[in-house]
Amino acid sequence: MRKDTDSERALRGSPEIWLDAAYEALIETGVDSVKIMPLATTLNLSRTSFYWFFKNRDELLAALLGRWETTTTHHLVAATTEYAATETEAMLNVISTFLSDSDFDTKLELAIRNWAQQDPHVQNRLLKADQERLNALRDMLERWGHEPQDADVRARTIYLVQLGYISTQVQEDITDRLERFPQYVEIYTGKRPPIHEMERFKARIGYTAPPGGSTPVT
Amino acid sequence: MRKDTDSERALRGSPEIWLDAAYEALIETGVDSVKIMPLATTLNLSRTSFYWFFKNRDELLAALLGRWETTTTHHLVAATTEYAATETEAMLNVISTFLSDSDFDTKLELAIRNWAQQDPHVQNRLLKADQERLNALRDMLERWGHEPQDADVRARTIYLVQLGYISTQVQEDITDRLERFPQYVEIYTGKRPPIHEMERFKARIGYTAPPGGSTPVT
DNA sequence: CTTATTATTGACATATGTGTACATTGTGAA
DNA sequence: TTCACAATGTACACATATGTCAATAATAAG
Repeated sequence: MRKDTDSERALRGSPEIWLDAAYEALIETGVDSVKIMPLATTLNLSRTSFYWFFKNRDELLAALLGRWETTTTHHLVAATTEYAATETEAMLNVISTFLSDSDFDTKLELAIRNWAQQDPHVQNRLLKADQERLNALRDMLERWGHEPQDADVRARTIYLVQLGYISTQVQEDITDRLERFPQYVEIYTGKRPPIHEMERFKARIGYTAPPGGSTPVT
Repeated sequence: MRKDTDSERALRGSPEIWLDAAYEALIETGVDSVKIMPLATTLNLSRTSFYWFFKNRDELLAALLGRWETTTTHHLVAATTEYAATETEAMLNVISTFLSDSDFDTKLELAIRNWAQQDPHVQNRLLKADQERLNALRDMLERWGHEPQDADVRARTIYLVQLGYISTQVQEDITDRLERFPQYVEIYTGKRPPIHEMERFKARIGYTAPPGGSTPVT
């Protein structure tokens, strides 16, 4: 009964447990609240136990930065090169990435942007991420026939609207947001998505008005 | 010569001097760096001297919040009701407010948004500011003939793009940005601003390509 | 059972922050 | 010059954070 190694274990400490707690603190109240002492309290562990898993606080913060880089930029860039039959569908692919917490962790993104404010090193990595994401969006629009300057401005609009949305932290009802998407797509691309594309989009983001089996947005 | 009571004063400390230092700390590295001890060091004053002007740290933070509210929302709302002959000109009025540091303190805005992240009271006041600004923009667009839902989406686009821009903290060359504005206006309003409106806009934001007398952006 | 490894803990040293009490300095007015 | 008050500074009490070290506990393997 005590044989199964991991599932029942609950051995007290591990790097993951500390990292997860740090992540929670980061997205809730910012870097400055990622402190060993409070984390130890919430984890019900001795503060000094932390130093068995991490060299020091900086190492913990570096791990948080790493987690961010693997959960935002990469997925977005991938979405811009995903298959799409039309430009409006391509745009809906991008939007659904922004909507999916597993593809794009907006809370973490916001916390990192705040953090960058007070740490030049983070600022630097963020700048590179911004450029990479903007380039991916601009390239996509150019592939759909937009002139370079037009593609550039539209890419910025898409990206900055998303950053603005993240920054307001609004928790709108998904139904309300859904109603606005066709218009957003039209503003971004100049074209309105046909109904069947919107239907596919709704299915993808797991939107089910009547009862249905799909998993809701996590 | 020493008679005039206030103007010559300039004794070392004053509420203003502490508030200014706090403001600098806030926009540079966030609320958590607004600490009496470091401020005293940079001001070359004794730490405890602070308590002669302010009851405690909280009172200082409250003063910072006050400064923010008087330097962002009000000017923006005013810009949306400013005189304009055309819709595109009205939009350029709004854009120039966003561009002017004296009308809209973007650094302070960003710092406050960060702060809100870790303080529910600030969060609350920010939420109200967001709504007030969005309403003002939406009303303006409706006055220029946009349907309610269209006006709503366009207002959000304008506002969120600006928040996104603030959040990226890009310091673009003003010339580069200027080239994009007509397209932004077109995306926001559906109409492209005529050349003479752009000229007036350039003059207003103090842009002078060749030598000229206007004051540059502060 | 013994031993090595993995993990936890308390004691200590040190740094930085807040806020209070009280003594001291500088200045204009009586 | 003396007095009152505005402003500053010193000393203290207290709280919270980081990080090191050596003692210990728990677990797995031999």
